[in-house]
Amino acid sequence: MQKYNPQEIEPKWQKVWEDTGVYRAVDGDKTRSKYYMLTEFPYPSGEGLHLGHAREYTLGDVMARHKRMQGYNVLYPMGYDAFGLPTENFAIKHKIAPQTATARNVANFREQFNALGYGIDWSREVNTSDPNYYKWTQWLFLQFFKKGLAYQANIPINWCPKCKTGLANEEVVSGRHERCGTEVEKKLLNQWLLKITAYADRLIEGLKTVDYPERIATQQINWIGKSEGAEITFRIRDSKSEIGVFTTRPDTLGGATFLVLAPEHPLVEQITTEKQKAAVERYIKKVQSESELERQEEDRPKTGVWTGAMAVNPLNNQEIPVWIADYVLMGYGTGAIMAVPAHDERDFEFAQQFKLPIQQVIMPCADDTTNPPREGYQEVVRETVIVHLMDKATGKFALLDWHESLEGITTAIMGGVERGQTPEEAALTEIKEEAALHGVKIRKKLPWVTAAKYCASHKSQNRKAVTHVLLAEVENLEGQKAITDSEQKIHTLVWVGKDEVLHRLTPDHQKMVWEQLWRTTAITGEGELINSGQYNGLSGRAASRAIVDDLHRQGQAKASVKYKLRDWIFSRQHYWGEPIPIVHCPKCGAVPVPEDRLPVELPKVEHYEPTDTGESPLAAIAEWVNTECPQCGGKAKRETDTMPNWAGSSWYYLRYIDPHNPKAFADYNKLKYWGMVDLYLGSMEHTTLHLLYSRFWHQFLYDQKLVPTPEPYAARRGQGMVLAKDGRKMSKSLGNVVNPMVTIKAYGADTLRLYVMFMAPYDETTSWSDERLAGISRFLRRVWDLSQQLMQGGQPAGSGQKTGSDGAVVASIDRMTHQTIKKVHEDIEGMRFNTMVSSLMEYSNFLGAPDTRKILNDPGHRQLAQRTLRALILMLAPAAPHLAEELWSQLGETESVHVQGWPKYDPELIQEELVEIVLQVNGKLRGTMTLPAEADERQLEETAKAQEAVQRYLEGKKVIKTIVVPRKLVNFVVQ
RNA sequence: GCCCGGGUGGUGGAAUGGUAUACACGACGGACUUAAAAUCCGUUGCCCGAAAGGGCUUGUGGGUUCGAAUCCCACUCCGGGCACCA
Repeated sequence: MQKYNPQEIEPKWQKVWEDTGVYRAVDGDKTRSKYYMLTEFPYPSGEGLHLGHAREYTLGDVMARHKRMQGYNVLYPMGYDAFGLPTENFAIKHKIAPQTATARNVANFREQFNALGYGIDWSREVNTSDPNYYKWTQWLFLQFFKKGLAYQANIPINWCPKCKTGLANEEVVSGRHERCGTEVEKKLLNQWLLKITAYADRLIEGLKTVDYPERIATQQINWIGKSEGAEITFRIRDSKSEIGVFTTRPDTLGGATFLVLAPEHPLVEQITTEKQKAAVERYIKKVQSESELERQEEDRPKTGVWTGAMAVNPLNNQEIPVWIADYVLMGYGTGAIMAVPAHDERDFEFAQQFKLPIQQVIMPCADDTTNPPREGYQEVVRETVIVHLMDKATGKFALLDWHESLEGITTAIMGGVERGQTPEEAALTEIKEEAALHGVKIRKKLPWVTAAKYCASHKSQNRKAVTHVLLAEVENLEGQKAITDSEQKIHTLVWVGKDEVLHRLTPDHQKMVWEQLWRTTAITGEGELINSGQYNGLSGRAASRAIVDDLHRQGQAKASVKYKLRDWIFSRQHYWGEPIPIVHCPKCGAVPVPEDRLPVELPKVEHYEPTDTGESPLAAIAEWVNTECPQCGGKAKRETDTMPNWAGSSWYYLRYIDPHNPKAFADYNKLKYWGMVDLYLGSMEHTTLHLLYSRFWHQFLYDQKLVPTPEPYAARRGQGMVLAKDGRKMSKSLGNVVNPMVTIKAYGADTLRLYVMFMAPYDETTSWSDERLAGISRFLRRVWDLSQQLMQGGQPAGSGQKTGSDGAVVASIDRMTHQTIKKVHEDIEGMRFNTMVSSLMEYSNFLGAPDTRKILNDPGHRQLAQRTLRALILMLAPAAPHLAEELWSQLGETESVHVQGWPKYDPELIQEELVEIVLQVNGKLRGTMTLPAEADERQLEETAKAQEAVQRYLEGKKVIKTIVVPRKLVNFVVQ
């Protein structure tokens, strides 16, 4: 018997597959449905493939192979995202041209891809650094340019001082460059930008039409950060200046007690008064000296300075001061805000810091849940107080337990404010009446009022109690008179500890009030407008709409939508990227390089070092830079910045469809045939980078009628990370890196493939384990040995005599085969690769068990052995392609197993004849019984009742209910 | 602080309203061997018990249900994303 030797069979079949081209996708094949399986192409680093790659591409490969066996015309391509900094740094360090280094790395990757046995259509390989590829990246850039979506601006950008390059917003993670971790600086540079903001809404809307995991979709939505609101214009007193602010809460306008501008706001200089000038300049200088990181620190105390200017609140014409502070960001909205300290936590903090007025304009309003308002009753407004009274000696609080009509309700001391009374006076009155206490002092009155709506049924009216909240203190309870008898009847006074108060209070409004009494932040929720003149009584959206509409008529407001998303900074000051195909002419300005002169190829240079000046090293190559203007023919200079590495990857999935087309980036008819990527598997880290960028490019191309679908990817999934066995990230410095090639040498690619499928659900992060890997290797060896035995078939394992029980065993083997086919198929479809491998293990354990093996080895069951073995091999093919191919050929087949049809299961064969029924008494498991699957409810119940295991628990008890679930269980409920 | 995901044996994990712990790893015992490795067979959630058997168990507390890892409410811990975005 031959032994399983992956080191021998794997390279053998890899070569056959390459020579015969079994994995070729066929353009325009109408006889089959198409399936486009895409995995993110790798950056061809000098390190070669890592385990993360192996996981991603294996999962993609299994999906592709399964679809292929189901008869789909499958496109599973691969390429290289070859431009970028690591190769450039390598080139600088080792004095090797990046072109040469890339070619070497690509060859290495290609070899490793093959070693893993991937069914890739290599005729479609792309490389973003190939001039035949980046010609079209440049061409696509020019389409953006022509539509005004690629533009230049002199703006402060994120600059990485280590990599000496500008960065897009998406590449900065908490103030640091996501690749190298260096703190980014702001640098003023003339930059190319792509107007991704023009697609902000479409990028949100499009998510509704595709199948992305929720966390990926919400991460993109949060990143785009859409807020709807209004821009409101404030006039400056004694000045012609006006300041526009953006707010999402126009309803709080009446509470705007000051304005705040970002220190960089262009109007600051204009409005600052002589007197404040020195202070303002000092503050701006201080802010400028701070790094981005410092400005983003948590729990920073608020700082700021008054400009001396006063603005006019358009809602109430009150004069309010204009401040500058660094908590307002120039980059968002208009760079200026109206500060509403009563209803915004940051403004609240600022107002407290600088003793600025706080004006409540939103009154939180709650229905009293114990006594809610009724339909149709008239509403009457009453002013009330709720007062929490503390005994200074014990720290306990007074509560009232109500009797009679309010039975079961507990509240604080409360009552109405009579005409001519202040809330304080009313509070003292109520304390006297309800608690009969003297020597009480008011300690605090909340600056806010709240409201509770309840039904006063005896008066047939709904009441809205506008409530003042007070905290009072009683000096000494000793020697105080008792509550009068008449009050005793109505309620009992109880004293409880501070921790208990919240639990004792019954109405929601009372609870809310108690919490507010101790809270020191703004009221940020919605409510009813107060202190807002004509708008009083309106709430939420209605109030916002009314205020914006009215101000709009005076030209002082307009509805507005803002995004956190910024335009994509598209310039990089480096050599190893696509040259931006623009020529700068002193007469004609920025002129696109004519399409027939693309690509603008990277010139060969001596030095690749980036410069500190913010100029690309290309700027030093005079003979390349100096050119003539394509428009007027005069002397002109080439753009020397290159594109970010995200450029080539924004459209590579389109080039796979038509990789060698010299006339277009891809033929429209071919694009139409292949349509959307059916499944795109990639890294979670790319959610707000590559994934967002490529959706933006695709949506733009759709608008230009260059691609046939509005979205590029029908479904997206993100695979989890593979950590080292110590649970930490794999890294060279920790010395815990597992190299897939080493693993393949020891165990073979099929073992590694099954292992990455089996280790955890595909989207979960998990750690590597050498022991579990060895377990997979043992499994494949057992499968091999089993197959060898079945193939020899007829080697008698026992007597070889057929017995009467054979029929049942044969049926059980076929049943198990068909059940496994179903399970494996459904698990692959649902990407449950770990349980798919489990099922194959269970199947092989079953086939190897003594009873089954005896039958399978019996010469009289040759056919059974054959069909069982064929099913096993076919099911293994997507996951372990080499092993399956070898065994398939040993069966005498000449065609590849990978172009065979996926085995079909017979739904009737799957049905079990006997089923195990669970027996429960009061929901507790008391035993099981085996019955024919078709047994009806009555049969089940009666058989169950007769079981000894059940009898024990029914004795002397009365069965009050019986639950029978056919094929599953019988449950007796007894008393 | 806000948004998302998660908590199940010694470990990775299975089970999405019906036998919790499939499958695998590890551990323990046995067979084979001069011996070891490899391989094969068996045991393996926890507690009580000599055994038969019984009790408990899916982060914590409560609820719905004949029945809850699974559904609902509150809390807690871990991981990820965003974060002075007006």
